[in-house]
Amino acid sequence: MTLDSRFAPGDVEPRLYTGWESAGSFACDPDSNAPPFTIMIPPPNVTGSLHMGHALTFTLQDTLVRWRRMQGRDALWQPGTDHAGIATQMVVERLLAAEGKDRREMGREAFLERVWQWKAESGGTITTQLRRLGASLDWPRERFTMDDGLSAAVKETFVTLYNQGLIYRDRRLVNWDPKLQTAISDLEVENREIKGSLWYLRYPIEGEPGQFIIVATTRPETMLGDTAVAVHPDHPVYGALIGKRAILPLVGRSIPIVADTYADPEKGTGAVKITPAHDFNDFEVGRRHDLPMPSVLDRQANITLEEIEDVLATGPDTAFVRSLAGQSRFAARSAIVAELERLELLEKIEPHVNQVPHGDRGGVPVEPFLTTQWYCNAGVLAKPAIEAVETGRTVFVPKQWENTFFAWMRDIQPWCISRQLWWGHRIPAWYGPDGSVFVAKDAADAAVQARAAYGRDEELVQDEDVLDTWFSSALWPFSTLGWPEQTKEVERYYPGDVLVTGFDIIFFWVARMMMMGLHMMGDVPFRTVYIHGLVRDEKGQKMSKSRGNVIDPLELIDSFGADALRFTICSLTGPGRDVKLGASRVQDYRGFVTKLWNAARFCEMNGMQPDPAFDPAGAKLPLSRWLLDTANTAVADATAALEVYRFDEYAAAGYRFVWNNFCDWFLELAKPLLAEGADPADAAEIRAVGAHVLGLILRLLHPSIPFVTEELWDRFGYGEPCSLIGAAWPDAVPVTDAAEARSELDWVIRLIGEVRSVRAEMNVPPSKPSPVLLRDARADVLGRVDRWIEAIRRLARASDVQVLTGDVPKGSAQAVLDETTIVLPLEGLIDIAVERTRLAKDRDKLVVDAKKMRQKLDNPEFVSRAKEEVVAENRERLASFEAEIARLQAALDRLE
RNA sequence: GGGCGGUUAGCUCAGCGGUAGAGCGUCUCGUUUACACCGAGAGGGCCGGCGGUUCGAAUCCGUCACCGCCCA
Repeated sequence: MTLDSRFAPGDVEPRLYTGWESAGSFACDPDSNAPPFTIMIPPPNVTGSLHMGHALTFTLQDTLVRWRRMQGRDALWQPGTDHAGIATQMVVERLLAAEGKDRREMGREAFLERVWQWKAESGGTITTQLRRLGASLDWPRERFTMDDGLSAAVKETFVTLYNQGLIYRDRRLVNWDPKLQTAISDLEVENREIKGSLWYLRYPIEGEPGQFIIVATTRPETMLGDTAVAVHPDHPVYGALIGKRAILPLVGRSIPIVADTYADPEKGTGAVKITPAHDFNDFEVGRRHDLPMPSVLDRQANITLEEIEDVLATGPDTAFVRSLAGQSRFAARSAIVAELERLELLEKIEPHVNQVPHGDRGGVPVEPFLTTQWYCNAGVLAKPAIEAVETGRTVFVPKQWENTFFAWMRDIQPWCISRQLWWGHRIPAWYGPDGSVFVAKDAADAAVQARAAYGRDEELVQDEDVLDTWFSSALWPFSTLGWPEQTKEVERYYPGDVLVTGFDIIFFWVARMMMMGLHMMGDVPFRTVYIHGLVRDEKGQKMSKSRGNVIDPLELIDSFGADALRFTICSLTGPGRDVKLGASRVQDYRGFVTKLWNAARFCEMNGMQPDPAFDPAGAKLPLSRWLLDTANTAVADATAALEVYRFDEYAAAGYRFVWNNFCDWFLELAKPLLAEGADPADAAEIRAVGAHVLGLILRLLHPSIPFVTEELWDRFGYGEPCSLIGAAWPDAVPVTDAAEARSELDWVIRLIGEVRSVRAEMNVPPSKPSPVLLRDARADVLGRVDRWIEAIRRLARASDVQVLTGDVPKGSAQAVLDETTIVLPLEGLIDIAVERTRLAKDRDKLVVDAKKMRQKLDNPEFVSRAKEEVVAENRERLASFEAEIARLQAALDRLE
C-alpha cells in the first residue's frame, strides 16, 4: 500500500464513481426484503448546468441516501430531468435566431424535432455534472418529463381530472406575457417596484359642460378601453354623480358612473376608471355591473382598435386615436398623456411607486389579457393536501414552512395550465367543427367520442397549446415509477420518504405534488418535506449573473475536491438558514479531508490493519476503551443528527471525533504504546483498536465525504474495492468499564493541558523539558502516572513525573488539578512575580464564580423552589470552587 | 398593509429556562513517528434596546429598532 502524502481528489473521484456505478451500487432492488427508502430528485431543467443551489440540494440528498443505504434500507434515489417548456423553447429559439431561422417559419413539427435533437446533444450536461458531485442516483432509472411513460401519466391525469370536472376551459383574464406571447400562471408573475406616476385625468360629465369627474390612474394608455368610472357609494363629493354618465375623452364613448366599493375614497380622487379587459380588479367590477369589456391591447401588448371600432365609427374626431393603432403600450402612454394635456384634460401628475407585475421568464411587464384557457380547479384539490399537513401525514422540516404552505393553499386560485408554446405536453383535447371539445388520451379515442356526439365522423383538430411544465412535475413522485401502470415500483416506492428542496418552489412544486398525489394516488407523495435555504455568496448576497458573484461548484470541485465542497455544505446547513459560501470556506474544510488522510497515513505507517477477527468488546487498555466509548458517542450523535436533518451537527460530530479525539489524543497517546520497546501485547491491541476505529470513521463520514473515505477503505482493505458504499452504518459496541476509562483519560488530558498552559504562559521554551511534581495526589493517581508516564513526557514536555513528598522547590510554577497540585520546578526560567499574578488571576476568577454561587445558595427562594438536582449540583460546584481556591491560595502562599 | 425569519466573540454560526460555545481569523510559541491544508497556548462577548414572567432568562411573553424574504 503506502499512501501518497496528499489526497488527490482529481485522480480518485472519477475512478471511484465509475467503480460504484458499474458495480450497480446506486441501484435499488424492488425484489429485496429490506424496507425501502425513497427520495425523488427535484428534476433539474434539461437546459440546466450545475449551480450552487444544485450542489446544496443534491449533496444533502446524497448524504441522506448513502446513510440510509448503509443502514440497510433499499434506497431509491430517482433521477431525471424536466423538459422546462419555456426555458428550453427559448434556448432553441435563440440557436435558431443565430442561424437566421424562426420557429414559425419552420412549423411546429420541424421545430419540435429540432428541440429533441438539441436535447439529445446537450440535455445530458447536468446529469454528467451531478456525477462529479458524487451523487449516487439510480441512473438506469433516469426519466424525462416528456418521455413516453411520463407523457402517458400526464394524459391519464388530464383526462381523469377533466371527466371529474376539475379541469375546464374558461374565458377570463390571465397574466399574459407579451414577449413570450403565452399565458402564465399567477406564480410565474413577480411584482417589481417601479417608480412611475399617478395621472389625474378629467372625464367630462355628459350633458353638463364644464363639469368633470377626475380619475387617478397609473395606466393612462388603457383608457381607450374604459367602460365606466367607479366611485365609492359613500363618496362625499362624487357620490352625487352616481347614475350619471361621463364622456370618455379621445374616444367619445359614453360611460356610466357606477357605485362600487372597490373604489377607495382614500386613494387618488376616490374615483377610478374601469378597464375590464386590462385589469383584474376592473374585470370584477365589470362583471358586477355588466359592462362591455373591449380589449385595446393585442397579444404583443400593442394598441389595437378592433374592439372599439363601433364607438370610433360614430365618434367626432378620431384621428388621434387611430394614430395609436399598432403602437406599443409604452409609446401609447406618452402619446395619450400628451394629447390629454393638450386638451386640458390632464389635472396633474404625481410621482408614484407601484408594483408592476413582470413575467419571471420573459422579464417584461405582463398584461391582464382576456382569453380562453384551460384551468385546474386547485381549490378542490388543495383541501385534502391541507388536511394531510394539518394531520401530520406529511411533515415539513423546519415546521414553520407549514404556515407558508397553508397560507398559499387556503387562498389558492384556479391554476391556468395552458401555455401558448410548442415544447411541452400537448393538451389532449380535440375540437369538432362546431367547437365541441373532446378530451381523450389520443386522437382515436377523441374520434370515438366525436362519432357518438355527431352520429358520424367529423374532422377533429387538436388543441394547439401545451401544458404548464409544472403539471408534469406535479406527477413526478408516481409517474417516474411507471404509473399509470401498476408496477412493482409504484407499489413499493410510493409514497416517498422525504422530499428535499428549497422554499422557492413550495408553491410551484411541493403543493402541486401534494394535490396530485393525494388525488390520483390516494396518498401523500412523501412523508417529510425538508426545506433548505438558498446558497448565497460570502457576503450573504444572492448569487446572480448580474452581480457577477456566481460561484461555479465545478470549479470548487476542481480546486478542492468534491468531498471538501460536500463537507462544507453539510457543515453550513443548519435549520432554516441560508448557506453563505465562498471558496475560502471550502478551502478551510478541505483541511479536514487532508487531516483525515494524514491520520490514515499515520495508521498505515504504524501497521494498523483491518482484522475482521478483532472484537472491540475485548479491549483491555484504558486508551482503547476510552476511544471506543468516545466513538460510540460520536456514532450516536451523528445518527441522531441525521435523523432530524441536522446536517451541520452530523458534520460537527464527525469533525470533532476525528480531529479532537482520534487525532489529537488517541494517536498522540498511542505513540508511546507503539514505540520500540513497548509491550507487544499492548501495541497489538492499540493497532487493532486503531484500525477498527479508523474503519468506523470511514463509515461514519462516508455519506458526506464519499470519495476520500472509499479510497482509504479500499487502500486499507476493509473490504472489496468500492464496497464502503455498501458497508454497514456503525453501531455502538459494548465497552467494559467505560466510565472508569473516561475518567482516567479525562485526567490525563487535563493534566497535560494544565502543564502545557503553565509552560506557555511562563514562556518556557518547548526545548526545555521540566520535571512534573504532583503534590497531595490520591492513591489512584499514582497508578495513572505510572501508566501514562511516557505520554506525559512526550506531550507535556516533562523530563519526569514524580510524587512530591517534601517542600515545593523554590521558583516553581504551580497549577491545580482536582485535589492534586501540579508543581513545575523551573527556577531561573520563570519570573516569580508573573507566576504570582497568574495564580492570583486564576484564584480571583474562581472567587467571583464562588461568590455568585454562594449568593444563589443563600437565597431561600432558590433552595426551596429550584429543582433538587440543580441545588445539589450548585452545592457541589461551590465546594469544588472553594477547594480549588484554597489550593491556589496555598500555592500562592508557598511562593513567599 | 399582512406574515415569516434573523439580530450571540473580528467573521460564519450553534445553543433556546439552571456555570456563554464551535469553526475560521487574530496574537504568542513551536518542526516532536502522520499532517504548516500542522501542533501548543492565549486573548476576545452588558447574547440588538426596553419592559414583563420566574428562585433563576441568551433561552419564555410583550414591545420597539434594524436587516432579509414571502404575500397583498
